[in-house]
Amino acid sequence: MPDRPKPAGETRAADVLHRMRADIIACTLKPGAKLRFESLREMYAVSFSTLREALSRLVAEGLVVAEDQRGFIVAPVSIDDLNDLTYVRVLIERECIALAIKRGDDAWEAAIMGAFHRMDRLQARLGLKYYLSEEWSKLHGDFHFSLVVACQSPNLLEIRQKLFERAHRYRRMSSQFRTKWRAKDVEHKMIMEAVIGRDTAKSEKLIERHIRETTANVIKFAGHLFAAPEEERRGRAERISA
Amino acid sequence: MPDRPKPAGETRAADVLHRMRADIIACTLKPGAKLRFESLREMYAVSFSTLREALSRLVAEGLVVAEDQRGFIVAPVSIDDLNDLTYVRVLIERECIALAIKRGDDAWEAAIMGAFHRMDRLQARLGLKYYLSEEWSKLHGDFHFSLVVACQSPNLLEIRQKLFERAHRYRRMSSQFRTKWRAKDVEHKMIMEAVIGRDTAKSEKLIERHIRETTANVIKFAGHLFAAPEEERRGRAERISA
DNA sequence: TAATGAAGCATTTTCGAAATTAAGCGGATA
DNA sequence: TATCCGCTTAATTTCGAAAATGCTTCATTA
Repeated sequence: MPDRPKPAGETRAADVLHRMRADIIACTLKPGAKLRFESLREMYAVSFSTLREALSRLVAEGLVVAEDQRGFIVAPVSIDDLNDLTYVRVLIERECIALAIKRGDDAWEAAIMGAFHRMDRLQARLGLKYYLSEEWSKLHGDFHFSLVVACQSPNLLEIRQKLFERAHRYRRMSSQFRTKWRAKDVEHKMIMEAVIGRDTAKSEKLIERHIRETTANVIKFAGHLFAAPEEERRGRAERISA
Repeated sequence: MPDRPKPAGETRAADVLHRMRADIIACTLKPGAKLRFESLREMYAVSFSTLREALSRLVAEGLVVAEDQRGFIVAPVSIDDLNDLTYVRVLIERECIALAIKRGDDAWEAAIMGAFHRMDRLQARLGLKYYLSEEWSKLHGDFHFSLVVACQSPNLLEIRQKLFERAHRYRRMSSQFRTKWRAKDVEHKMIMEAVIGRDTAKSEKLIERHIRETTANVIKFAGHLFAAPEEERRGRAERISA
């Protein structure tokens, strides 16, 4: 079963991996941008090999795209990609939830409530702009993970996790341009109650709506960022800033 | 959309990747075996960095497992893993087929028939032991890919491809111990006809049965190879032979 | 003028040695 | 005798230079 939090003893490549992932999600490294080794080497203060290692893993996560013998670029964003991502996420997430409800025990329910509480309290403390907080994002991820962890399918969980992180980048992009904040706490609470109440059909429906509405909001608030066609995207691939 | 055949201009790491993948699938590199850099370096005649690159990618494919700062091992096999793999494959493959039927055009149908014909002809030429042929495996993969390619979901196709390759290792393991050969050609033909006939329900049912029966056969013929518990597996992790 | 090709430059890819870390071993102590 | 600590050995991880590759520019030719 894949652990969500990374083990303590971090290798240097793993550290760079985490920082780069954060930078890609935060759009410090812009979608479509060419990743030149020389620039990255200064940015993260590591060697070529270490960078290559980190980049390889990011390719696996779908956050970086490798073109053989032509280097790496930050995975582009597009409405097509977002829609496809959403489609697959709905499929996977529904299956995870249904299975988790079937297999979860009392400890699982307790963990969900704990995760929700942690997220909810921080949200209350942060006020309106909770959405921008890195820490809240983490707890939000933990909450969603807690819902599905009891499905006990390593493969399903791994696939789900990758998709979730790719989607996270889109969420983050839209959150910066947002003026009104959706009442996510209510949605989350409803999902939690449906899941703990073992109402499979309702849980699936709610999680699907949750995902789709998030996507709709991303397109609404950040759609202008990635509506660009192929040639424009290349133009935007300016050198990254250190 | 992810291309199935690799591009021509191969980097050396990509070449090693392919050879290692083939060796893992063929069990030249045994499940659970520790992958020592020194041995691999001789085996594939490349340097540390190049190996690391290839290994990283294999980790992404789930054929190799990395333990931070403790090196790499060939992904172990087990009945639990096979069952989970089967479960997820059924989910994904059904969705792919259903979607492909909805979106596929005439050219897609033609491509399926072509792929089937190529596979079928080679099978006839090879006779009873077609199952052991590397070339037939390739065409078999192409056929199954042709069925789903029209779903037009890059994410779904990528996930499917990874799972298919992991399953391929199990199929290959069982084929070496098999005495009787399933009449796969009939099954494949039925699937093809259902798909081209745009019968979604039937196609899903057939592909599910195809996958499940293959799994059942793997357990029947090769189950003894990986029923071993944790400590035994470690014992089997002998040094790879050059 | 447009097309072709060769040379130079920028960038990636590969290499093997050096540094770092984990594992195995033996001796000392409770 | 069992346990713990430090040493030795073996393996991985990191490094930056060297080789290989792709891209661009500029001269040459039809």
